[in-house]
Amino acid sequence: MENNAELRFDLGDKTPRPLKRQFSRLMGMTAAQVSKVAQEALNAVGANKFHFVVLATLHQFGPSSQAAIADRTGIYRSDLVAVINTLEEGGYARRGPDPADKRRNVITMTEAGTRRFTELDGILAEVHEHVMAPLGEDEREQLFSLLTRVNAHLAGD
Amino acid sequence: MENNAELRFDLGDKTPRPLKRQFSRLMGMTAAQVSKVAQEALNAVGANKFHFVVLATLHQFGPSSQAAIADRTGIYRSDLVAVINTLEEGGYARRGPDPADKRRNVITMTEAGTRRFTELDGILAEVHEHVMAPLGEDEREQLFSLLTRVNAHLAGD
DNA sequence: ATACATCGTTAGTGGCACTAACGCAATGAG
DNA sequence: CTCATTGCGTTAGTGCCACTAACGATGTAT
Repeated sequence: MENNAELRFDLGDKTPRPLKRQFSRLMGMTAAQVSKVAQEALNAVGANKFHFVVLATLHQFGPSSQAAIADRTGIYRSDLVAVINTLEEGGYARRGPDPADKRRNVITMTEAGTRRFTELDGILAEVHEHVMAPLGEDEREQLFSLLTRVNAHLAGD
Repeated sequence: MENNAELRFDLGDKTPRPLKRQFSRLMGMTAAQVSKVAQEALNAVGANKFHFVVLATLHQFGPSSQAAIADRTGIYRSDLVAVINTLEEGGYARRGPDPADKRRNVITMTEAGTRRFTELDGILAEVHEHVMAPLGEDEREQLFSLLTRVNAHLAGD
């Protein structure tokens, strides 16, 4: 995995002090690092995060409409078209009409898709290990919990 | 400040469980929320984060070349041109030649720039208060510290 | 029959991270 | 003194991604 040195938040004396206390800057830079690590790992096997997200949704909810997948994942319906196209081309999902409602497609995960999901899940577990390596188990849970509360708050709780 | 509900990480039963344990997804969504809150607050006074970053650099280091500012802030030299253009147009900075080296410009903060920096710093302090509202003081320090350690690790420490 | 909403798709827009290349200038080696 | 290399700032892009608008087909309610 490549080095994310250019996204280092604190460059010692080189970084102006007002920037060092900017949580938004810290969040932005660290999220960009984490995103790059995950993206590179997934790209290495010809996947991206949207593939994982859609496969995870099908894995849990079974065959679903595109609108339902978009609703559960936050992926825009317009963007989801291409994601499903590439999953279909890879043999991981099938797109078919919904007999009950001609407006809808039903997206079904294939067995290859199930295996792909497991593969990507494993890759992301490794990414997680790498990203979280400097933290102990309690600290990992703490970080996750604190971020989750901030997220919920900003979402309007 | 607008509601960031569409970036809610955990939608209860609606969110597939594998996504709920993805730290990279949590980081990405929360960073996007925080970024939007900060951006909207800054945009409301005709600024953006790059203005703040450059003014913070000039505030601490005094008159500097564009290359030095780029080096200290991580802003690409090609992108810095427009940031300095708008600071100059706003009367917050002055761009002039360096007598010692004609290759270089020297960017100098004006008094209006100093006031602007103080204004933006105050706005970002309010943003910080809003973002961190659900956490106690210890938790805020903890979150900051944990993220800083992850960032340093991914930067190659 | 009609108005409205849903679904999926296409066709964009704008911002941003990022790179390449250019002209001018400075520096160091030979 | 000449020349190659590097530095500086700018222009001109590229590609990705978050996001929106609009369309045609379809379903529903009145």
